[in-house]
Amino acid sequence: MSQGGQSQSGQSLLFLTDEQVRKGIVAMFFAYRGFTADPDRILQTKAYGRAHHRAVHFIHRSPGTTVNNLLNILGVTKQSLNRVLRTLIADGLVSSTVGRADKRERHLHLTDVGAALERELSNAQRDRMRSAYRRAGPEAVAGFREVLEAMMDEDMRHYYVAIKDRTD
Amino acid sequence: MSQGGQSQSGQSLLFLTDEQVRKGIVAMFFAYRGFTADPDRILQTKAYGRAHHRAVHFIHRSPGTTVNNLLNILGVTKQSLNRVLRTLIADGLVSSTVGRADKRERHLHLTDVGAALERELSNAQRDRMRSAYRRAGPEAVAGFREVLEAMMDEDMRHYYVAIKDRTD
DNA sequence: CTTGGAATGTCAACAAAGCTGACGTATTGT
DNA sequence: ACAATACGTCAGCTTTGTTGACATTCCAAG
Repeated sequence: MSQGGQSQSGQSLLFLTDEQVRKGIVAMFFAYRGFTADPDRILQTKAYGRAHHRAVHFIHRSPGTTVNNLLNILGVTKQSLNRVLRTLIADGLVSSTVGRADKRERHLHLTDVGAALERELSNAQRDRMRSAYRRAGPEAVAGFREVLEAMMDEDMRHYYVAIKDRTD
Repeated sequence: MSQGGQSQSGQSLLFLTDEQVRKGIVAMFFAYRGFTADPDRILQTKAYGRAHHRAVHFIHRSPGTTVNNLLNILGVTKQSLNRVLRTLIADGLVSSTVGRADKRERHLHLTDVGAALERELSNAQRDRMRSAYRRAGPEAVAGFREVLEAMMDEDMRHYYVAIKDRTD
């Protein structure tokens, strides 16, 4: 919006070629594989899977979140989440405490052990992310985030925009 | 590299905050869900899955490719791919012909029916991609592709860069 | 020319993680 | 009192990944 809107239309026509968009699809596919590769390797050695990683990640991000809350964010059924949560609680990585205000709810927190795993996984994933960011430069990163945000479903975009602007 | 390298270092420190990188991770997770949502919906109505989509996509991209070739691109075991391929061949979406030079190889092509499905899936996925591109603008798209490329594993980056620069 | 190993692809059986459906229990709110 | 909500669980199915065993084909060393 800041620079040269006049050349925009011609450029838009060019850069929206089917083939160009197709290459974006392939890029997305390969990049996502890279994105999950490092945590997957770690998880494999501990009898956990990608589903456990996701749960641990979002419990870390929102300590005290409820099961229902997590369900909406992860976009899976409660049966599927429950299986994962059950093993995490049994193994002492996650604590589930009855809600103070509403006793039907369970509030989820990471234990020290759970936090340690979260850190190990996140470090691996962040390292790759950070090095990709460094390679591409700050401007590319801004564009990267804009396109990703535009690609999300409405609901997830709302959630994402809300966390995005927090400074923590 | 073209503009203002002097503010780069400060900016780099800022934009590489753990929290900033973390938000990129979340963005990647949600965006990939959106990315696959539309084709998944279509596939569900036809008793196919994401794996079929991937196979059909890359056979379309490289007609006559061998099973082994596809294996390396998709990054799965041959047994896993074979199951998908078997149903696609049985349903008449893909043709498998014995190699002329090397009879161990099977060369894969889409039939007309297969090409029709490929188009339907790709159109849905491209529509979302295209609208995300439009929302974000050409510069953002360039950055998007740079970061994705930097995030891939070495091997996939080589393959990607090779197809990326073709004009087709 | 034969023969043994490498490469390619197929079949079988199993595991992870998603899904639906049904049901039980505790708690909340009308 | 009673319907709705939040959570947990059992059973069973699907997709898609895995390993192991095996057949076919090719090639190169003997």
